[in-house]
Amino acid sequence: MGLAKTELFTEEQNEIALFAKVFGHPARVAILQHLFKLNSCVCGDLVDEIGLAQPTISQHLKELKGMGLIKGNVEGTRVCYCIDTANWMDMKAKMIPFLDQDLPTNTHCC
Amino acid sequence: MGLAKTELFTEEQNEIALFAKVFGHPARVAILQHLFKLNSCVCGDLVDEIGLAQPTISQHLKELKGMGLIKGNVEGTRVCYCIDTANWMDMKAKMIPFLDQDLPTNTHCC
DNA sequence: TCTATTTATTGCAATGTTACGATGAATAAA
DNA sequence: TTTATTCATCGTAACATTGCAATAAATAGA
Repeated sequence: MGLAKTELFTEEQNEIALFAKVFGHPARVAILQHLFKLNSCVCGDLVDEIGLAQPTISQHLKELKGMGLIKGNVEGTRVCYCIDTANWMDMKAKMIPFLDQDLPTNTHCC
Repeated sequence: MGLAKTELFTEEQNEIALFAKVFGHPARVAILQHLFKLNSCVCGDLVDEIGLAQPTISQHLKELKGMGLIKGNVEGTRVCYCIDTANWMDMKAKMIPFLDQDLPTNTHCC
């Protein structure tokens, strides 16, 4: 099949999965970390920074943008990308509670 | 290609991506939430709880187990699964700092 | 206008993922 | 021992993802 049966799950579960999916590739993690580190925008330096071809980076940026985690600003022939802080905070508000649930004190097994 | 060029990225980036990937399907999110809610183990009730076929659930459980997030215990013909609390804490220690980075106050663009 | 630069898009090959039916393996109960 | 129950594995179809070469689109500068 290759595609998830989203209708079986809650809105919350699907949303968590979608965010997690976009973090599920090291290039996208690296892009985000770079954008955080620079504290401001970057452009196609990402292609040099990370060792992937330009179309590949462009595609990863598109997915990050599609989830609203970054935004781009055209500056001449270059495009400047940065973290979308408001959306990042919304994402955190959904992801962190999932990861940070109270751990069960297992009763009988395990 | 279909597979990530992991050699381009840091250990940390690859690890974050691997954890995120396993959270990147709503069925696995649902399984984990269920295991958290019950505060103890579950078995194949997951098949009834979630609407997927038994082999599909079994496969998702295998992936969660492969990342160490859950562990299983055979009890007769049944298998009891639960959160692996120690490994879950290790996962949190890697994922939360990534999600919870200080947000840049964007300077010139965006 | 023409050229160079930068980024996005298209098309495609290789591989991964998801889902399930069929089947196997293991144990419990009759 | 036979049968039923439960879960894992295998095989496979449908689809998604990753990566890049080729190319298009947009703008800046000559």
